[in-house]
Amino acid sequence: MKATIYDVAREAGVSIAAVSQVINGKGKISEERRNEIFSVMERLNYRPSLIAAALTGKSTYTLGLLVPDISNPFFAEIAHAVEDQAHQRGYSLAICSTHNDDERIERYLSLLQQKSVDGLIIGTGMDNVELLGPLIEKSVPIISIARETLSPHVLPVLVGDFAGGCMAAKHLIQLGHTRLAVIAESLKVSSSRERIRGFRQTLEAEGLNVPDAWVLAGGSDLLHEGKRNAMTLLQQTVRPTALFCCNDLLAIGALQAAKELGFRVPEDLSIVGFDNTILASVTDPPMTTVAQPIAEMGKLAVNLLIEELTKEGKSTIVQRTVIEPELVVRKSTGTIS
Amino acid sequence: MKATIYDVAREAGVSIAAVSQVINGKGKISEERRNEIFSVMERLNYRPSLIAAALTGKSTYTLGLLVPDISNPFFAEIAHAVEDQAHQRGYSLAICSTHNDDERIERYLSLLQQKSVDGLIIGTGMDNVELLGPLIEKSVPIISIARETLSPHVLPVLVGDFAGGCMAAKHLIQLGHTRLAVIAESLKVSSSRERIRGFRQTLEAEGLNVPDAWVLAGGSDLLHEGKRNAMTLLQQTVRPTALFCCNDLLAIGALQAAKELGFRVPEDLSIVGFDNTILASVTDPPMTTVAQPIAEMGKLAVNLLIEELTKEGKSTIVQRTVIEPELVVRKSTGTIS
DNA sequence: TTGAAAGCGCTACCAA
DNA sequence: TTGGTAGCGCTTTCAA
Repeated sequence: MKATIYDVAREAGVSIAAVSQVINGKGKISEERRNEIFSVMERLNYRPSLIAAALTGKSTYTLGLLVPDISNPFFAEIAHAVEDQAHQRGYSLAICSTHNDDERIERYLSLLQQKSVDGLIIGTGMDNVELLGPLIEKSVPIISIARETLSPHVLPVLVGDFAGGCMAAKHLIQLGHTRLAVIAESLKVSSSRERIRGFRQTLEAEGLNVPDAWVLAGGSDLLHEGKRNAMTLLQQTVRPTALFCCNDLLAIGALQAAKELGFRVPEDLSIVGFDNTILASVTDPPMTTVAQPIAEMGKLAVNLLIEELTKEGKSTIVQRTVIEPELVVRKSTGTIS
Repeated sequence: MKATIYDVAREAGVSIAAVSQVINGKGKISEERRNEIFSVMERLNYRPSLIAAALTGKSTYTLGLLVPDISNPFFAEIAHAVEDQAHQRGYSLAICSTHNDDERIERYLSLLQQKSVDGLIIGTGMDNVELLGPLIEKSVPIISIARETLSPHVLPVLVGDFAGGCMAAKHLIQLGHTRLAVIAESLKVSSSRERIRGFRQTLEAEGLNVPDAWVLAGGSDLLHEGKRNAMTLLQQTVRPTALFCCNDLLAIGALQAAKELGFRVPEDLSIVGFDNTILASVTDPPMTTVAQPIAEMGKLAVNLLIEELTKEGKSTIVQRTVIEPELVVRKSTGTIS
């Protein structure tokens, strides 16, 4: 059977309180006793139960992470970054794929609540912000990552979506493109909207513009959707010479469409993605894309969260953290030929 | 503050025992009381604490999943499959990226133990099987996924690696290749060895063989390593016309090398990968690869695990579960020109 | 410096 | 059917 604090105390001939103090490095225990107790713990292979500790009010050292789909490379990389930093700080992670399904979100939220996670990082869209209510009431700190904040109680850690859109536009303008189109995931996603806004605004400053008919969005199977939308765009008699896709998966779909229709990339068509996941480096040609600093974002989100949950009651100033993206130029963009 | 079972009992004018029974659907409670209690729980927004429940000996409904690196698409897909099924069955998942680092593995194992996870799924390599000792002693059921079993107490759920190697070989033979080479991750990984064994054995049955010098392995940055090793192979005066790579990442690296050296794929060189992650469908040309049935494996692993942990003491017959892989032929393989 | 004891929220057994 | 109550393993005063 699993050894308990009682076993250790008995073996060492002390009270459980003494053992507890030793475990937590608190109180005053003589060097002698302390070593004695340590060696008994060792001998019994004793591991304090975090469950029992949590019950007495201590934290659970567990963080929850909600993402739409962990098998999507972007979120896998987010999860990786978050887990890394959490581990670093002594926390472990419960990862939940929501499939963007409100029911599932609700179940997970309830579950995480029942497990008394210390904090929550949300990287999934949520149509129904109300779902966070119970958590917020219990003052579980929440951070949203790569998403606009969901409620005033949720601090966001974001990439500069607007700036990213600008970068993409600037790059394409420099290459001489004048007929540009946009493929987005869903206009319900704030980050998509911001990217597009940045893109368009930069173009307009140069006297260019993207006709509304050339902003295509929607779909859930991103790869497929990107391909389909690119097909539509490229089969028009007057077609764009450059595509700005709001994420890598869409960009890859567009790339496939271009090839299928016989367009060369980048000679006939330039494509810019967003995210800079591993996928972007693997396509042919490798994809020019706006890089999200995923590792930093994950790290920051965790640090902010832990800071929040360790500070005593003092409500923090709500602050937005925005990290600037970076354009990674590879081979999917070029001058018009 | 969070409502407890006491609050509910008080509000409803019953004992906590009654409430507990209602929560767990046990005992005999009159329809009337039951509804009364339910409505109070609703009103108070009461969520039973899983922590307290776990402390009294019930299970935690948490499973641990150990993988080398969640940002690797293969493991991300495994995690996704496992999580999906776990969620289905009412369990949640603590995901741990081990980086194949024994120290980290040990920390995680100890942590999961302290959190009293109900079961463990291991998808990471472990040099030091001893680390599992404490878990096994506490009879925490363990399943290894996509890995050879680590100990007699660990049931494996595997893909038919040997068969997968055979398939790759057969396919390449049919295309007329006679000079074949292999790029592997690490020969320490049993699945790599099996894949190679299947590959070689099938070739030998046809009177062909792979010289030892053409079996290259090692490295941790898989993409880079695949490229490097392919470079070596392709720059020899007598070079292979076909490459069998033990996973998709390596295959992609090889593909990049081929292109860099000016070889056309598949006209000058055929490449077969393994895993069939999303990466394989995104390269150009799309990669022919041996598909691991990741979704099934994940599902099976979870089901087996839950079966194991819900059965009362009766030790199960140790069994190996092997799921057959499938060759997905895309465009990276062709007849020699 | 040490130990006794009161919980933490819930389950389960035993009486009523 | 119901309720009283003894733990589960640990933390944390409060006395000694």
